[in-house]
Amino acid sequence: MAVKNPSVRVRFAPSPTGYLHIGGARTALFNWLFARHHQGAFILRIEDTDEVRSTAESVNGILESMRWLGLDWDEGPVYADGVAGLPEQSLGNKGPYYQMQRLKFYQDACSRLLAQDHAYPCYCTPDEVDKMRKIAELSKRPPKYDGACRGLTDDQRKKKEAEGRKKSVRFKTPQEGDTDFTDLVRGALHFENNLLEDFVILKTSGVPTYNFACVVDDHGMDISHVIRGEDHLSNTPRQVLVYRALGWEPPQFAHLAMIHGSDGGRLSKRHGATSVREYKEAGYLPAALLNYLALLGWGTEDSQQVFTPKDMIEKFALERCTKSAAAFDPAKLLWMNGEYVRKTPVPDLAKIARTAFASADSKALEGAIALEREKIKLLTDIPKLVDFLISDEYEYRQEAVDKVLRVAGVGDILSDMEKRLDSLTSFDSAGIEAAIKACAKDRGVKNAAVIHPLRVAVSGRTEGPSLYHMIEYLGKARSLQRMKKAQSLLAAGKI
RNA sequence: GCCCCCAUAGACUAGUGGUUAGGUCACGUCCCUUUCAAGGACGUAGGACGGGUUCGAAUCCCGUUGGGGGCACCA
Repeated sequence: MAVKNPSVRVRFAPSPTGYLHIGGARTALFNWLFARHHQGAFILRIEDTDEVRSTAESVNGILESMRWLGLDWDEGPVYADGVAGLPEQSLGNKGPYYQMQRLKFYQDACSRLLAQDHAYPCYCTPDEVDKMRKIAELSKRPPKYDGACRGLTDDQRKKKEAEGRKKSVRFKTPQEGDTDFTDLVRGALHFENNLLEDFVILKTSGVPTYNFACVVDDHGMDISHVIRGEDHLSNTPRQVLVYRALGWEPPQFAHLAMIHGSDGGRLSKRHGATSVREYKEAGYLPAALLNYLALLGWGTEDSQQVFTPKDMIEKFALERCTKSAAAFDPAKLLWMNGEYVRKTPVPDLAKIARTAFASADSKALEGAIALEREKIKLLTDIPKLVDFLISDEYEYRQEAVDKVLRVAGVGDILSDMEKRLDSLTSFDSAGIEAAIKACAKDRGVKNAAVIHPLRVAVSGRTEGPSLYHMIEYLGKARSLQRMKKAQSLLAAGKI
């Protein structure tokens, strides 16, 4: 999609420490919708600064899910054949788009901060810092780093270094004043600086921490709007402070309400599937998942439920995003998927179901799916829904046989129907319907007395598609064969 | 513990001072119908609580309660 509005640039910045989570997908979607709505750029940045948990497999998995969902990015890693491309092959000219490839930018910004006395080297060990926090907590003060290295003289620093202590860099958080900013979904926000500690911006490894890398990159990539989860709300004042120290204008911020599980807690494994990939495997359509996710934290004035992508892009607005957390409701997602399945052309569904019916004829598969389509909720439902139509080796459900077939007079009715169907010249649903009704009339029974046994004989079950259409689909030969088989199995006591 | 955010039915939401509080999922009844679905109609169910402001409050303000998020050399 062409980027026509260079002043709108948003990004989705996952950390590759696992699969793409439902919450992450929602964040990505809202960023994508915003970018497409304004014809701006949607950028994908990989935040792989967690040196122990980041993996290449996660990058691939996330990109795969993004691709599957149809959330295409204008700038970011290349992804082809299931593998993310090399950093230097990235799309876009503000790269690289992997943070570990951007260390120089962070180090440069850090040097500036150090030179301008907005940051200082810290030689404390993790244990020492832990201790400080505990002491502060015991004296009922906020558990902050106490600034032990804040006022070190050059001599003292040299001494620490001579001791072989490792050096990290901390941001010199102002100890007074407030940090205010406007959030596009929440309005004016206010934080007191003295509650914030001097946080680490560069680890001893030379790798930046999140709050620092994020600022350097959002600025470096000309990000205009930072749209992310509410879990980042309290990180924002820290970041705003860094922007100011560097003399940069912060972007606009929009914090999206969280997605919860049915019990109001954080969405986790015990609520069911949490990764996009699991939904793909469970038989959900990407468009349905996206549509459902869009409804979590955003709504139109008329509470529209189902959107085409174009419609959704047109109507999306940050001002219409909800401030309160939303519970993820699997039942509504399932309904949504059914909506999308019913709108999916039968040949497309047949293509999807192909693998389960490798030997079936395309026409036969499509016909079977057409008969059962409105019952499909998940794509994975298809095999068990159409199997008895494709294969003649279907099961006779005991309950159906006992209740409908093993009834006095049914044998005569079926024999009669065999003759009537056999003699039909135009074997279509209308002709079949007429034959059935004629049979019932001639025998002085209700239509249902013919229909139900016929259905069970021909399908082994009491529920299924319209009988007339089902018999038409099976054709004369197969229908008669099925009727005969049911009768002989019944006579032989095999069912 | 401290800071921040949030609060309409079981769930998602509409509504921004005057509405019979609307829509969707789920649930229930009915209709359609050869069954199961799908579809249609109807229904049960809602502004956490307490104070203000106002002729009038779901809507504005304060407090309480509840829920969530954050307080890392994780992001």
